[in-house]
Amino acid sequence: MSHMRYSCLMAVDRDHVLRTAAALLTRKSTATMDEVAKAAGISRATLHRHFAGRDALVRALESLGIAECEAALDAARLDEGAARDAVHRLVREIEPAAGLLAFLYTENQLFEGEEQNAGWARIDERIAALFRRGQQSGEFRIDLTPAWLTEALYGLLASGAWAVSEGRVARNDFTHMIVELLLGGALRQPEQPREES
Amino acid sequence: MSHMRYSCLMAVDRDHVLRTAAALLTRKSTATMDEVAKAAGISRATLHRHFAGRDALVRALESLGIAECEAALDAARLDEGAARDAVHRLVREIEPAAGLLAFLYTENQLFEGEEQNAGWARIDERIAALFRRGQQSGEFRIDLTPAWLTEALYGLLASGAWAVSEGRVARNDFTHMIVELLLGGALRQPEQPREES
DNA sequence: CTGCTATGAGACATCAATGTCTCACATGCG
DNA sequence: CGCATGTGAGACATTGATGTCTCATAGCAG
Repeated sequence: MSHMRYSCLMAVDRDHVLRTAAALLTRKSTATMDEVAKAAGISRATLHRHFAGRDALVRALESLGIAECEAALDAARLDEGAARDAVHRLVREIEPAAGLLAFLYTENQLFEGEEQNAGWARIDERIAALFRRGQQSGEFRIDLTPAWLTEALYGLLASGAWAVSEGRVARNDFTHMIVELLLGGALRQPEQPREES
Repeated sequence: MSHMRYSCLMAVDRDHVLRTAAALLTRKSTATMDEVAKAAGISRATLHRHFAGRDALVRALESLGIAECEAALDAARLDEGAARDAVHRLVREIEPAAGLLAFLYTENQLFEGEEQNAGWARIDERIAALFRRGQQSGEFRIDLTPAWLTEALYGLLASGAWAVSEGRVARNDFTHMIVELLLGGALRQPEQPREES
C-alpha cells in the first residue's frame, strides 16, 4: 500500500512548510502565499495542495503554535516546585516558539467575531493557574490578577521576540530579560527573597 | 479671506476623522477605507480628499500617535523626582493613547525595509533615558537594559490595551496593572522600599 | 439670487492576491 | 518499459480593496 508512505511523506513536507511559513510570517505577517511558497522552496500550486488557502495555512499555524505551547507547558512541569521556578522553566521552554506566538497573538486581534480555537483557552487557563498557585502559596502578589499576568506574559514574549529579531536585545538574554522583568520588575530590590532554597 | 476659516474647518474634521480611525483600527487593524469612512460618518470620497490613501492615513495616525506620545512625555516631567514616580506619571498620561500605540506598534512590525518615522527614535530615547536615570540613581536594577525596559513598556501597553478592550482587565486598573508589573514584578516583596519619601 | 465649496453617491478602471485549472516533467514502482 | 503520482510553471477568472472620476446637492457668503 502506498498510502502509508504517501501520508508519511506528506506529513514531513507539511511540517517543513509549516515551520518555514512560521519563520517568514513572524518577520512579515502580511507575506503572500507566493512568498510563503518560495520561502519553503515549493511552488504556489503545491503549497495550495497542502493548505486549501491562506486561511487554512493560518489555522494550521495556529494548531502548531498551540501544540508547541502545550508541549512547553508540559515540559515546564508547572505544578512542581516554586511557582517562580516554574515560570522560569515555562519561559525557557516556550522561547523557541515565541516568534510564532507573537505572530498568532497579533493575528488573533483581528479574528473579531469568529470563534477562536479552544486550545488557547486551555493554555490561558493553565498559565493563569500557575499564577494563581503562586498567589496562594504567597510567592506572588495578589493585587495583579492571574488574567493580567497571563496577558502580560504574552505581551512580553511578543516584545522580546521582536526586540531580538531587530537586534535590540541579545538572543541569549531573552529568557532572563522576560523572567526577571515579569517576576522581579524594574525596581532594584534590597534583597531577593527565596522562600525555598 | 476664506482661507483661514477653510483650513480651520479642515483641521477640525481631519482631527475627528483621525481619532475615529484610530479607535476603529485599534479594534480591527485591517479595516477598509470604506469602514473607516462609515465609522467617521463621512463618505469614502471625502475621506479620500483628506487622506490621499490608506498609506497617508496610517502615516497621519503615526504622526498623531507620536504627537500624543510626546505630549504625554512632556506632561509626565520625566526628569523630575523619583524615576519610579516618573514612570507612573508616564503610564497615566499615555493611557488614553495606548490603543493607538498598540495599533502602530504592530503596524510597524511590517514596515520592514522602509525607514520608520524618526519621531519614534526620539521617543524611544526619552523613555530609555528615564530608565537609565533610574539605574544611575540606584532605583532600578542594572541587569535589565534600558532598551529592553522601553520595549517591555510598549509590549505591556499593547497587552493592557487589548486586555481592556476585550474585557479581561478593568479599564480603571490599566495604569496600576502596568506600572506595578513593570516596576515591582509579580513577586511578592517583603517591603516596598521608597528611597525618597 | 448667484456663485463657490465641500460633500455624498456612485460609476468606473486598476491592481494585487487568491483560487482553480491545465500541461509537461520527473521520480519511483511494478 | 509503461504507468501513476507529486510537482513546477503558468495561464486564466475572481474577488476585494483602492484610486479616480463625474455629477447632483446642500450650505454659505456676497
